[in-house]
Amino acid sequence: MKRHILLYGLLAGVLIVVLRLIEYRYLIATRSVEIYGGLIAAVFAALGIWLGVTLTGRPERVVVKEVSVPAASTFVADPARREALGITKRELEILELMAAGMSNKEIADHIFVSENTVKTHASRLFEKLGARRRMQAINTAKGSGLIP
Amino acid sequence: MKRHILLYGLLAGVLIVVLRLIEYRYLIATRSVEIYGGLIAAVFAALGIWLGVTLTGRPERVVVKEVSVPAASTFVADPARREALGITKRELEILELMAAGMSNKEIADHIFVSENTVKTHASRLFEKLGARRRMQAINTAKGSGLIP
DNA sequence: CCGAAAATCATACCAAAGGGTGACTGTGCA
DNA sequence: TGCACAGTCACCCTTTGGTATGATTTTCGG
Repeated sequence: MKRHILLYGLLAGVLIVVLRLIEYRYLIATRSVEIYGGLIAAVFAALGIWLGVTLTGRPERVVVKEVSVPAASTFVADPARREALGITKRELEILELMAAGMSNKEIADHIFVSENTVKTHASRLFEKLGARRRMQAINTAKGSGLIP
Repeated sequence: MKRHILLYGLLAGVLIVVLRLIEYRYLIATRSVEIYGGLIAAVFAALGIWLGVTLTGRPERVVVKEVSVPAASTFVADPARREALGITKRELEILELMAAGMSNKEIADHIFVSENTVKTHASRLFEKLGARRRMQAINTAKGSGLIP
């Protein structure tokens, strides 16, 4: 961007010089040397800049730096994916605890509800995920990016 | 590198012009306009090039391209890790099928053994992995790099 | 404020998982 | 040859998981 600004500025300068040359054409006879010199200076400065920019301008070097980006650490739960499957926040919570290897009873104690409630959530979860077992539910949930 | 060669070449040209100017100093009186013009041209061309090079010369841009290096695809089952835990090949086989979300019955049908056999393997597996449930076994196995 | 969705809980039932024990058969190694 | 070990299988029992149904309360948007 900087380059463009510079070039446009210089073009404007050249234009002004040209305009002044035309406007004060009658001065050529009396002050031809100054005008001639200025014109040459402007033209060659522009030429020099053009040369400097085009001939020495290096192509952008793209250094591909392979960075191992662990998918787990960059994981962010996005509600869109969750709601696309019609899974509620609470159900997702239970899903995560199930994925952590907790039993229904442990989950129940962890979130302060009864085991029956956990079972109900789990059942709905399996239905929505098309799974018939814990493991399948967790696998498909991972495949859908629902959990890390 | 190209830029340096160009600069040196132009400097040499300017030097030649200056030398010629000094050498043929006596011509100033008669051909002052041409010499003056040439000098201005050379100086401003050099100035332009310098401007073009220094002001618009882009620094080398390092583009960090984050390439997701999937650790899962590069996973290779190494027997050392397996034997360190005293887990047999057959047990690992069952572990993998369990991780795929298969039930004991499905695993049994898959490897052509009875469900009881699968249960026995599973029990030994849980004991060796210090797990009390399928999920825990799979989680610890993943943590140990036993399975992807 | 009202109704739908979500969350909660219970009860009953059946399937699956897991623990424990014992037994039989290859395979390989001392 | 005999022993250790992996693999196989069976039986029994308990725990956990999953389904079905019904009900109550909470929450939230129109």
